[in-house]
Amino acid sequence: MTDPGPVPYSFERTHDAASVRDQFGSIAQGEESGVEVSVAGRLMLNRPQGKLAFAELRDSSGSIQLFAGAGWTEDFERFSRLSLGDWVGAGGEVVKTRKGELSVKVRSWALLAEARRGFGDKWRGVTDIDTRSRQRYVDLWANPGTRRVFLLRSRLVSAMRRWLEDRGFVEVETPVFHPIPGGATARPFVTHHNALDLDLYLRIATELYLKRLVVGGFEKVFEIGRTFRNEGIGYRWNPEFTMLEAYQAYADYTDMMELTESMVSDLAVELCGSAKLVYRGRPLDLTPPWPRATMYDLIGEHAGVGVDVQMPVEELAGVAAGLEVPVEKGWGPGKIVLEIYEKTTERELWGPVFVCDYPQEVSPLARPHRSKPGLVERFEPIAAGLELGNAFSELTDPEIQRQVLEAQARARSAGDEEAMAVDEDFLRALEHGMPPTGGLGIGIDRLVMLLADVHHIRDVILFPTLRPEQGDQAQGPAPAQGDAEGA
RNA sequence: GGGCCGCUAGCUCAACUGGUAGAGCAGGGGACUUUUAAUCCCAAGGCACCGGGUUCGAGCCCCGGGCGGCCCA
Repeated sequence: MTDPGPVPYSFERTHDAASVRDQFGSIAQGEESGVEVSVAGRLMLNRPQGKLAFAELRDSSGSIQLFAGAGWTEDFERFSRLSLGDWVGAGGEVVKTRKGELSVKVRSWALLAEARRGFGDKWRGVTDIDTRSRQRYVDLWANPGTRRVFLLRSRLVSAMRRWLEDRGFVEVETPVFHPIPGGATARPFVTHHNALDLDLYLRIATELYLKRLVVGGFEKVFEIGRTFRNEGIGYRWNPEFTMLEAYQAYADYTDMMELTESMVSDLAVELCGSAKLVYRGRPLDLTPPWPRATMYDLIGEHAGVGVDVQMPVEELAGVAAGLEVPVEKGWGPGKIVLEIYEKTTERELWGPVFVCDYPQEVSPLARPHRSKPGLVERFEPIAAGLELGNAFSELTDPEIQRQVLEAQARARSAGDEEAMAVDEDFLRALEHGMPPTGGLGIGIDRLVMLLADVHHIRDVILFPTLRPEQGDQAQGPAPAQGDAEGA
């Protein structure tokens, strides 16, 4: 391309593509509106044709055609040489061409930015999933569906906030750096604060801080925030993800089920127009109430075996072996049952369904079930086979909580990196008195997948975690002196 | 971690049983006063992911490594 010359510092536009269509869409073929507008955006097509040129200009609202001609467009020669991807501002009268395409008949125009790299195949765009994830700025232009997904995500978070606020929930922000990782069983990321000379963990959950706030008198509280887990990457997992956690005083887990099903279905109606969705070509009806089933009944139904948390470990291990579910030494009955559930039953579920009543052993922060010994009042909502979240009647008794956490800490020092540690300040908070409380966590990324009918989590995260490209210079800052290699 | 598949021009993809690299689009030059993936003509474009090996000869076969995808534990 020839020297584009200096680019203006600003451009004043009067209309975006959508408002031009709204205002002038009804004029007749070949008609001239007599109204001048100015528009700006990226050229997605340019068809120079001798003394005329037709270009498609796209902005965040949509597309509009630019109609240029040697007789009325300044610097027409240069206009007809504009490339796909160039940013252009143009002013002129709104007309509809003889072929019926609403257009801005370009009188004056300015190149706002030159695209020095191509935008890929005009028809097929860029399909390589790795390129699309790494270079989202390309993906967003080349694949219109991408923009729709992320707009949906934005609206979802906004609508969820409004939904909760309308019901009296207060949004808060709690620390991302945790001196003691807690609130979930997961491996944390570790970092270091130099001035305090202190190792800190990126949060794996917001739970323990939000519960402190319930103790402090926030009766309905929530946080929507980034959470970090140092685990594998897959179609449902990204190392950093966004989670809603909500806590409601005086409520139990059945209240949280009602909250979950009404919130999710209301959001589906607001964002998708219906609670009856299709995911992977399969219908999914989110209309409340959602069925509720215990984990044990579901295992009986899908694995064809009767299990019970009261059964002796050896017997459960035998059942697991019969189902080819590997069991590790040291697992208690609860862990074995959970493993059987995850390996044989979870994947069979479509939902929506609330899977209820988990073993106490694998639920260190949930309150013991009011009538079923060995179990806790906990559920996971499953929809389209995706585990959307986790919720319970919260354990509020400081003595029981201390015993459970100390058992966790023993497992942790025995090498279980996912086990919890004892958080003395959290226990101190409980000792000040925590009312009965229902708690809920919902994975926002998975909810977006569900509503957008997207099947991989990296496609609902703008910049998912990826291995850096080879020769990538953006590998982070050089280590402080004396660090890294050598030594 | 295991299995399978892929990596060829800026993008999307080809090439018989191993014979020395091809198209569309984009980009460059030219024609064209109503295009809609415009059309037509011309020219250009490649360290085939990297490194070894087999062979007269490797995009293709073998080994190692890298990155990615899908499936499984």
